[in-house]
Amino acid sequence: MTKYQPSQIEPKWQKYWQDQGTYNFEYDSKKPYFYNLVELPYPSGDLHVGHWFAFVTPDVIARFKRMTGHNVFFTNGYDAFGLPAENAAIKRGIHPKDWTYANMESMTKQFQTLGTMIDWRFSLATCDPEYYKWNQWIFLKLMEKDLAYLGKALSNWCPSCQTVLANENVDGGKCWRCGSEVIQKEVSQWFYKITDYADKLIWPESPKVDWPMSVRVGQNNWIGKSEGVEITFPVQDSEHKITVFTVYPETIFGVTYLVLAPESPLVSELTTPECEAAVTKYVQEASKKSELERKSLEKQKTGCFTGRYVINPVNDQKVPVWVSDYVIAGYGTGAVMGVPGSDERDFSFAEKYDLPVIRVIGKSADDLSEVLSIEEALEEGILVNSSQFDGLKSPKEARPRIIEWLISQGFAKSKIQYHLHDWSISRQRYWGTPVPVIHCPTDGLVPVPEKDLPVELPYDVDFAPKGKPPLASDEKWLKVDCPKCGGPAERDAETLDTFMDSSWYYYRYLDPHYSDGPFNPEKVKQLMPVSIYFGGAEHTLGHTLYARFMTKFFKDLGLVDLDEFANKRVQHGTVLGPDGNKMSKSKGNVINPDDVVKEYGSDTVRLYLCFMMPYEAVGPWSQSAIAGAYRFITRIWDLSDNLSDSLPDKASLIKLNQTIDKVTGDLKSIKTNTAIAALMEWLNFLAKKPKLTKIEYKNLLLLLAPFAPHLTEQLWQDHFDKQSIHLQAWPAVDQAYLRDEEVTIPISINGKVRDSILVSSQKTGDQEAIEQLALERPKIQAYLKGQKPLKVIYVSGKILNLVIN
RNA sequence: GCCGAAGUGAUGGAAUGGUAGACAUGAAGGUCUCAAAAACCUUUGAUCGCAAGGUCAUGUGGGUUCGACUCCCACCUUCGGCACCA
Repeated sequence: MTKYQPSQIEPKWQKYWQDQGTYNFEYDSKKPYFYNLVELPYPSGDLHVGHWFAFVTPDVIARFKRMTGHNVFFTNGYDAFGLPAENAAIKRGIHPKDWTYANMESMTKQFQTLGTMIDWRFSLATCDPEYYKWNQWIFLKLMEKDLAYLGKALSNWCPSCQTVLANENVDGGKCWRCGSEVIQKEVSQWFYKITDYADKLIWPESPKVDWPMSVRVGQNNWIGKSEGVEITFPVQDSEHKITVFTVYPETIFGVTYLVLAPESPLVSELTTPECEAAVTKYVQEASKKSELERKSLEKQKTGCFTGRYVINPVNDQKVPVWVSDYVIAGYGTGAVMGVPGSDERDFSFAEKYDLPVIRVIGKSADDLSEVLSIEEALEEGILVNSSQFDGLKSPKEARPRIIEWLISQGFAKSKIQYHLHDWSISRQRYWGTPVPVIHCPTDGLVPVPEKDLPVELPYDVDFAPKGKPPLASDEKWLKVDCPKCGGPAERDAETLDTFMDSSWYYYRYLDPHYSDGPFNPEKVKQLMPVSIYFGGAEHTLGHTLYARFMTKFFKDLGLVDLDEFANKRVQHGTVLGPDGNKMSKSKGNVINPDDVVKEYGSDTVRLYLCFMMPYEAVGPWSQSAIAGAYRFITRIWDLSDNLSDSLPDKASLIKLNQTIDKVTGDLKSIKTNTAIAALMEWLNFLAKKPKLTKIEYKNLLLLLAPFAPHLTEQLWQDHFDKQSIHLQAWPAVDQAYLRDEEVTIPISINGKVRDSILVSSQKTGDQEAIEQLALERPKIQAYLKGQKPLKVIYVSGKILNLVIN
């Protein structure tokens, strides 16, 4: 008997598959296509078992699909632009490009030791000019359709470094490099008008594609369509007006104050001289808080009176105007009406600043004085204190009536508001796709002509921020002739968000060197949509929404004929360190796959990763549990010494077919952990027998092949066939051998199991006979004490329940 | 705060209305060995009992049902996301 030594067989088969082209994908429509896609990883350089966890299950599914007769397309690339490369450059003086390419090379090598069927011939890196040329092309198309524009938005700004900071580089409100206090500053940047697609991006109740409910609900909430009205309040002693958005216009008579966002331009215009000092101070303080902080500090709302009043148009009441950071400038009009009688947040604000509270929704028509609690008020009630609208049911009757009236009086107009805002697409960074726009003093914004694409990223630039984007430091690159007038002009020095890169790469995969467009439409017709898109739950709101947007835009351009890019979305969890914490270098709990592979071989690592928990779960790596996976594999290996040519007996055939059935079903629903448990159970059954038949062993290897490709290839070619096991067909279930010959039927009394009987599986449908058998049992008789059961419930083949008093 | 997901033995987990704890890890005992490791065998939710057997048990509290980890209501805790990390 030879000993199982993965280090000897694994590299050998990896080379064999490579040489034979075992996993080479060919466009050939004889079999149905299956496009297996995993989110392309960022080449951070520290590939850890988490990456493997994300990729192993998709690889198992890809192999399973292949064996069940599909032509599977499975490749992988790199999301290679981004901040970490630039951080490394700033911290350690390595050029982002060199750092990124070195990481991609080492990660690809590590990936290959995993033994996946990824066809690397279709790989791509988003930092390759051949790729980002088409990023720029898409940008120009969006610009052409008025869907890309230069606007303004608040960003983290370090006053000392004179640069915009990513959220990640803001550490407790301080700049990660110099420690200065970070403020919110309005900077100009490019946007995509994703809001034009808001309605198209809303998921219908029952979509045609299979995406998790959590994603659909999450995205719909994120898009946050709400229908309401904009109400205009004239400012007292001023020409100004303040417009607020509300979905609860029926509470208009309960307005006791108005709030402006600190960033609203109206703040400085309206604040009276006596309040100016306090308001200015307040606005400054607010600029130090992030949006999330502002939304979080629910209990400690702060604000400042501007000294100004508006007139509530419905009743001519004087209403004070406040500034508070719980109002966000970017949402709605940047101003809200305060209705403390019907909104908890407004109520706590009013309480704190001693503002009046008017209840406008009461409990019943008989007693208009009795008001509802705030939570109940917006659900259902009767309008009170609302002039001619008193007594109307709220919101059903009151809302439409009040809206109609407000509009007819010219106080308001109806408005659909989205929570989603336009996609900020440009970054003041170096390592990204240059924005293909030229700023000309005479012609303004001039798109770079298509023939001049790509606008290549220059290599030698100064990354140290000094008030302008790094690219602006390369004068030679920056200065160009305007394509329109030929006069002196400058390139846009910003780069595109990396979410742009990752929003359409799966089209490019299909023919990554295609040169007549961003992707090859013929191949897209054949392979798209993606069959399963595997990826992280953290992309629910960002990446997958952007990718859907891109597909809808391509459809409008006539480039594709798809509504959604992926038929199915599966989200994976995370592998934590052995200590239960997130793996991180600083905690020293990172498991490097190279080390585990050296000790156990990659088949064991693959098997363990598939077995440890469901794909969607989050859980710790266990150094001892992986030994169990290794034990399982060596037991399979050792069994090969004891094979017989005889035929399996009936009980063995039943177990064999039940296992095929279970593993097949589990793989169809992507439950690798229970599929492996079924294989282990079968192995425990087989190990008890003196001899193992070849038929059983053959099927065992086939079922195990997706999980442990190297081991099964070795054993297959040693014992059965010189053609690769990965080119074999998946075992079929023989329905004749699925049911056990005898089944145990539990007997319960009042729902508690007290006994059980063994029945031939033919007879499970015969309730009378089973009931008879059950009543004959002495244990059951003891419970019945001679009485007849009040009621008998029999679930065929499952349980017999007797109800007694 | 808002949105989403999850809470089951010592541990990872299984069971989506029908015998809770499959499978694995760990632990305890045993076989083999001069010894150890490996391997193999047995036991392993708690509790009462000599045993037969009983009682309790799936985050907490209620409810629906002949029967609830599973469905409904309320609450608690943990995790993920919240727009410049990818």
